[in-house]
Amino acid sequence: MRLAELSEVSGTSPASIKFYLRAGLLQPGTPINPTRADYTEEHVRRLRLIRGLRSTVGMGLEDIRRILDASTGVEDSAPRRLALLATVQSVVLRLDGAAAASAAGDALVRAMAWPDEDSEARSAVDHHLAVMDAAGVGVRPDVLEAYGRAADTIAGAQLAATELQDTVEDFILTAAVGMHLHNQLVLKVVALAQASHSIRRYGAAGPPDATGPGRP
Amino acid sequence: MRLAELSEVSGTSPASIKFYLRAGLLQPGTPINPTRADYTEEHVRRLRLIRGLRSTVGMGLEDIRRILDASTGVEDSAPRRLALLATVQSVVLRLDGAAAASAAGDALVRAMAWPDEDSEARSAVDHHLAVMDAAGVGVRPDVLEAYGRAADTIAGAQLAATELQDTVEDFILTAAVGMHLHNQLVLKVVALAQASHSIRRYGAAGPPDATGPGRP
DNA sequence: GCCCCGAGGATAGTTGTACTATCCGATGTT
DNA sequence: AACATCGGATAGTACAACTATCCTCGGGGC
Repeated sequence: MRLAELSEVSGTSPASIKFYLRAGLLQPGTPINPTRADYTEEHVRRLRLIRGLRSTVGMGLEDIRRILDASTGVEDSAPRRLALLATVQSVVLRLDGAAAASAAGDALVRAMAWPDEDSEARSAVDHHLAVMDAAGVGVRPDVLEAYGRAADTIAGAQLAATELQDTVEDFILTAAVGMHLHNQLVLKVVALAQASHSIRRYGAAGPPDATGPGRP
Repeated sequence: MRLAELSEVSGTSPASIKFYLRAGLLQPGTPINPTRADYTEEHVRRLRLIRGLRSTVGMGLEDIRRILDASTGVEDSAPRRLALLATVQSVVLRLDGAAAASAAGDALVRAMAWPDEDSEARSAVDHHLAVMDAAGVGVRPDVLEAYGRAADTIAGAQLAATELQDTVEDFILTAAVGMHLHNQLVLKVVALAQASHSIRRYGAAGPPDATGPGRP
């Protein structure tokens, strides 16, 4: 298919597609002749993934490239997808440094009966708990355990959902969108809890209409 | 104090301070004469709040302005702080539209024995649950309840922590940073749970070293 | 009284990200 | 053969958050 067609089926402007090509997010189509190139279904899936990660998850192009790079040029097997999931996580979480295992993290892993391995995610949790502690935002064990329980269920559901995807692209998108949406959900549930606690303590708070939200 | 002093105590460049002044995030200092202006402790606190929301929470200047606007020119009372908390939430959560109450949200509120009021946070949760459902990311009641339990504890701790703050600026920063850090924590716990589930199903996954993270 | 250094305000420039518009030569179509 | 079109390259735009430069004026040392 030509670039124009690719543009139509994906709802992306030809200019944007060219931009992604220049950025190396999309492989160039196989050139038929100096003025015509052929794009495949793979390009369509790729492009859909890029747009999904951009608009739904709000990911930057550099992050998208890292994920795309990790998913390119390899056969699509179960172990490969696991590695991919780890990459997606490390990009979403901006993992880079490691941290010493913490007692709290240890307690969490034991309480949830998770196989205690030395994953990046594990050290990310440990590191973050240390950061929160340093910021004076303590995390009580029961809170951590509640998160753990929720996360445990989500992880099962997410893995099941991702297993249903038959293309790598859908696999990645499902994983990333799932993480993103759950993240947003927690924010909102916490906000609701705070609002409810506030009411208990002080009675109903008037909406902040004076200078609050609601402007364009 | 002069602008240069304000710059020093806050660790912000004079140019940036001038920029914030132009943007209306900081009130102008009281002009002593056409070439000298006086800044107060209030300016210091404001500036610290701005920098904290920018660097720690990663908030945009427009969002910061909304919060600042809501906290300006009013006496600092308990009910006022509640309204402020609601504003901070609505900015952090990008609340704007409302949604019909959902059965799942109802169940959550009842399970947690939260005073079921018609807050923005409540409709945000309901709306988001609808969005997740539409995206094919179901949220099981037990997951929602686990989030609820964690959120309940956090809300108590956060409210207690914010009550300790004696300036409005610290109040806001504590609230915003708390929400932000908890949000990050959940992401990481979910990632850890996913990693653990993956291991259970497929055995240890090799780290995605091939094209994975670790680059600058 | 005079000079000059620094303060503060205004204006314009920079960086980074994500596109978007224009130009151009080749080429398939009529 | 005329001509619209395709795809690649280059340059421009929009927005955010700063940053650098200029300009003028006033207070303090001499």
